[in-house]
Amino acid sequence: MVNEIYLTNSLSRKKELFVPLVPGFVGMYVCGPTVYGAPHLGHARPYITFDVLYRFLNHLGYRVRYVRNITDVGHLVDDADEGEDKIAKRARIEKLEPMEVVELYTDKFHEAMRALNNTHVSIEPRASGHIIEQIEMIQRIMDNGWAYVSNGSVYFDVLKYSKSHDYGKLSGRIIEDLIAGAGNERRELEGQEEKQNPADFALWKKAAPEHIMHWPSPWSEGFPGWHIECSAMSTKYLGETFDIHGGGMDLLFPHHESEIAQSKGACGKSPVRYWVHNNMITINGQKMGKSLGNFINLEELFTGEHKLLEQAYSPMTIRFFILQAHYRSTLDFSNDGLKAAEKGLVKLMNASEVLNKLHASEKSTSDIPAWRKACYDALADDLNTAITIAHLFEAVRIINSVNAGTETISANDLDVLKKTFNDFVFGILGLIRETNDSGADTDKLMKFILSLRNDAKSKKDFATSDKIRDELAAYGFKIKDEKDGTVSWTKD
RNA sequence: GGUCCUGUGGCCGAGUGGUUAGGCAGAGGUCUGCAAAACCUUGUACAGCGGUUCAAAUCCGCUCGGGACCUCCA
Repeated sequence: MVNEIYLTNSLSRKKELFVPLVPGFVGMYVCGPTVYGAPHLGHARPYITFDVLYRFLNHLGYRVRYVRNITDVGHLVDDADEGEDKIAKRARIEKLEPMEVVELYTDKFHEAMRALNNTHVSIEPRASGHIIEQIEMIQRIMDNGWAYVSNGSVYFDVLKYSKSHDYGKLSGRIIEDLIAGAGNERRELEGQEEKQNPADFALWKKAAPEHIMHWPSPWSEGFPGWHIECSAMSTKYLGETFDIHGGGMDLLFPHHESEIAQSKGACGKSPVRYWVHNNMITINGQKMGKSLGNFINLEELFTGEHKLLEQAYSPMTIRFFILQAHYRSTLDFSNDGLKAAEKGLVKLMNASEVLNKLHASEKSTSDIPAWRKACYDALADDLNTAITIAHLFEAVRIINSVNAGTETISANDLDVLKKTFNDFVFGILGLIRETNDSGADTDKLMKFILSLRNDAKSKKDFATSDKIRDELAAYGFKIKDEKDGTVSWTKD
């Protein structure tokens, strides 16, 4: 059992040995989706990445509390609708209640997560269900003198805070630049005139009259600022300091930087020990973005209905595709890449079936214990799923070779191989066999048809046997003559 | 404009001072009635230029290309 995991900590930008705050327990918070739109390809990456981290930590014996929020309040929409709540905007377009929209897309998000086999979350708190906690945290920040009220809104005083704290450390930002409003490109944001300083950020926003989602607070009828929900909910469920906070790299600034400031402002201590960030998925080299309009929904990916898609890709193909790259690298979407992943996954799954019928010999021709260690080492080294998968394909080669009789494996090694291979493929990487669930009737029919084909073959009537095989292939049933004389089949 | 990341063979994608990444595709072979699958062999790589070093794809500098953040975003 490997106990030493290294993770790249965005705070230090280095790989660090992971040591949990409390031995044996891990608290992990991952920024969840804003549920005002359909889940897309970009959502797949962080939740698959941190699902694998969660599974691996669990596998190593840690008890992990994994918190992933649902953002269903606040947040500004694009510049055409400055100051308007995103959810409110969608609600008006679709003539739905805001919380109806939230329910709809929360369900869609859950469906997508299930399809991708991101199944385990300990707590999934909603921002709208934690308004009180957020107000309390804002009050603590104010009591400590790090925030001020302006026209019913509350802002975090970044300038004052930065004089005694390292604001900008996580994201590599320099406070002077932020204050100077560096970048002539900076867009005029709504509410800027209420701030004492352009670098300040909102903790509470007073709602405009047309704003649909709002709550009472000591300062105004309004809604929480853009970052406070994560601070309030992570503190509530994981404590003032916890082990791992994950999310996409695009959240580094200002979201996570602000979270740190808020938590320190409220509790006086750093909230997170290991900040872990996954890189973006790009399409034709460019980041997918809601405002860029180039994003692909997961549903579209699964059905193939999108102009960029040449075919449908199954959820496991997406998962495998994402895991073939390291989480800290950008991953460029392409049909060729997805198709290659699809075939590789089939090869891996086929081998897992062959593995179950392997026979042991006196001794092994491959070093199985060394292979096992390599698998653990790869994942423990900053969750390098790409290398882990490369090792799994080495196992595929061994499995197929033993099956073909060109290699042998001892009974003991076979046990280790089975256990480790299954642990990694299914348990840790979280892949599942996507069966086509043909049903018992199909099984019977196939058995009958294949017996006819066998009769034809034994009479050397290859015209008939080939016709059967070709016809079945046209329906998506692939026939395979095994070495031992049996015939197996798969459905596309 | 500021900060940071990145450029690997036909495609995707690891590695980061000396040792095979891996997958997909291509070529040849074994097996097969023919296939499929599997196995074996196999080619074109580290953007360009310069520097450090016994040794660089890997470190440093410059040039060129791509991208991210600075605004909601996974």
